[in-house]
Amino acid sequence: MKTNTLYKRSYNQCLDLVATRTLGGDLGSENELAAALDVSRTTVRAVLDGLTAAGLIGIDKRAKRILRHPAPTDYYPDTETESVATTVEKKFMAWIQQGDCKPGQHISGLDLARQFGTSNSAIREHLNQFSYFGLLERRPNSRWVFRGFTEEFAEELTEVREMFELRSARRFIELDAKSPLWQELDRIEEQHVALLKDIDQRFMEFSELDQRFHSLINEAAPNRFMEMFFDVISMVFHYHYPWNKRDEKERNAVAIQEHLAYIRGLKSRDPERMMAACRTHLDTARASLLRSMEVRR
Amino acid sequence: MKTNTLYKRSYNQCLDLVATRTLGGDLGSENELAAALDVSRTTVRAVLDGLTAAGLIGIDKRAKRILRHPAPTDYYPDTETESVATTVEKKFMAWIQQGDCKPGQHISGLDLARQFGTSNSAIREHLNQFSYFGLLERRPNSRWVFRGFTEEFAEELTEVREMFELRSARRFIELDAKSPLWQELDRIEEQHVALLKDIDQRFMEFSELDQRFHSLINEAAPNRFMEMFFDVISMVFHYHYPWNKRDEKERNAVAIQEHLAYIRGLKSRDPERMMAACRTHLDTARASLLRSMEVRR
DNA sequence: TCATTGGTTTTTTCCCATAAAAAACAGATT
DNA sequence: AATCTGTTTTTTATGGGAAAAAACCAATGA
Repeated sequence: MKTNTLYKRSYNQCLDLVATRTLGGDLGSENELAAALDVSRTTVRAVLDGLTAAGLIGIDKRAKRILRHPAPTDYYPDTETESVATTVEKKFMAWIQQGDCKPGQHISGLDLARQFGTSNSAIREHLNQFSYFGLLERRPNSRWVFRGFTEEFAEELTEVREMFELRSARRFIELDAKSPLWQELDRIEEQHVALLKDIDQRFMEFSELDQRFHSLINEAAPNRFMEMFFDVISMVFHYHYPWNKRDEKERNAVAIQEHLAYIRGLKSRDPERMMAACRTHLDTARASLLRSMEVRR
Repeated sequence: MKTNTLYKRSYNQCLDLVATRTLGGDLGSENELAAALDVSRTTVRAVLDGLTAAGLIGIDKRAKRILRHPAPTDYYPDTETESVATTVEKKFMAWIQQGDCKPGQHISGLDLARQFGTSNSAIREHLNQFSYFGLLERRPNSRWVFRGFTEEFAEELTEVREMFELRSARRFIELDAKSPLWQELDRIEEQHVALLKDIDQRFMEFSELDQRFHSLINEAAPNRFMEMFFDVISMVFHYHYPWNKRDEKERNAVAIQEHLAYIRGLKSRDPERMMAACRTHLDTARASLLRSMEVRR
């Protein structure tokens, strides 16, 4: 049966909201809350019932008066606020990381279901989705085959990645000078500079900045297929992030420098210069990915 | 519950096999049959039981003697030999083609399940897969949204398609002269010539030849992501094939000519010449796709 | 000795049931 | 009139189970 994790998540969010308001104040209409929490009114009403039952609010005609502020014990634990699909995704990633998943290895959905404590339907759905990352193969009536996080995979991935990146960058410099993306680029440049200054402490923050930067480039000329492919890249980075800690600080520092050169190339609007900087960065990224693959073996 | 369509399909295939053998002859071992039908021995055994029960074969120790040849009534009807997944796929395609699926329209999985006479799980699985074609969007806990077979879609599709095709073609001419792909190219060239000669009668056969040709180009340097993308293209062609009948013969004739020029370009191994021919073909394809989109509106 | 066959155990495919959540509808309130 | 709330209808998410198919293992016979 469907879990009520959304309810619990919304309930927790609502508690946060209550905490910001003064006692005796009104919480607003159901519609307003639904918009604020980004859920349906049905869920809001369930939450309101819950809040009332917990004595946090009192409903008086149409007013929802705040009776007391929430205590930490009022919150649902985080473990209960994530959907089965999300749980499966996380567990599967963790499983793949530590489990010795060799190329060609079979994966039993049933077995995973047992290990993860979920139904095979949930696993099946996830494996189906995951197969679009090119790491998993499914043949009808047969078992799942893990194709492996191999050099071949990395080569194929980077090849497409480079094509897409170069194309988007080329489109970016053709952008109108008034485009808001230029300002966004300025902001991201500043963040790069700031991060570089403090690289010793904050080098782990690069990963997120990296994604934001590349997805900004893609926005120059949106293409759903490239966006979908970008998800694959994000997954890979998430995936091999943990066993790629060696020299992480140094690698990230280099990457930031390269990004900055790349950004300057974009801002110069000089194709030659931009392409050169972009290529340099892509080459480093490819080499770094391939090297991490060797480590793995 | 799981359907036994594979069994029935295999049974029919086995009947074909029986028909080619002489009465009293042996059908071979279970393993041989399994390999021939590309199914597991379990299924083969079920089929053999079926054949025995129908009096087609008699099992005598290890020999499976053919007692009589199959009659048309021995076969299972075609409708019973396709898996639920395949049925759903076909019905969904048909539904999308004639149903007025406008961009932004919501799709109810439950409703489709009722219409198609299948379970909602089967529909759900298919919609999930279909969403990777970029025509369908899904947000958690929310409805499916048909993004629409719009010009935007066509633009984004062709952009990627052209990048991939040009890249593969460039790799193709770098292929070693001894590569078997060159012979394959020769064969496909001949088939183009043959088809062109008989274009009046056989113009519908072009679609399949087209796919074979482009997938051969891709084989020069296999890339799983490009292959996956190729599936999207195939789907689109299948999808808009029926309402694209206008001038089909003429369009196909032109396409064959362009293919031939493209093939000559490849064989010349002259990048300039090949790229020019390839671009010409891609431009025509893009224009033709966009035009069919206008018709639709 | 080794391919072949007979049982047994997993695994996948598929439908059904049901709680949760969204959406639609309708009446009430400001 | 427009917003808000109460109620009903749809739709999605997820577990569970049964049959089919595959995989595995043991026994048999040529």
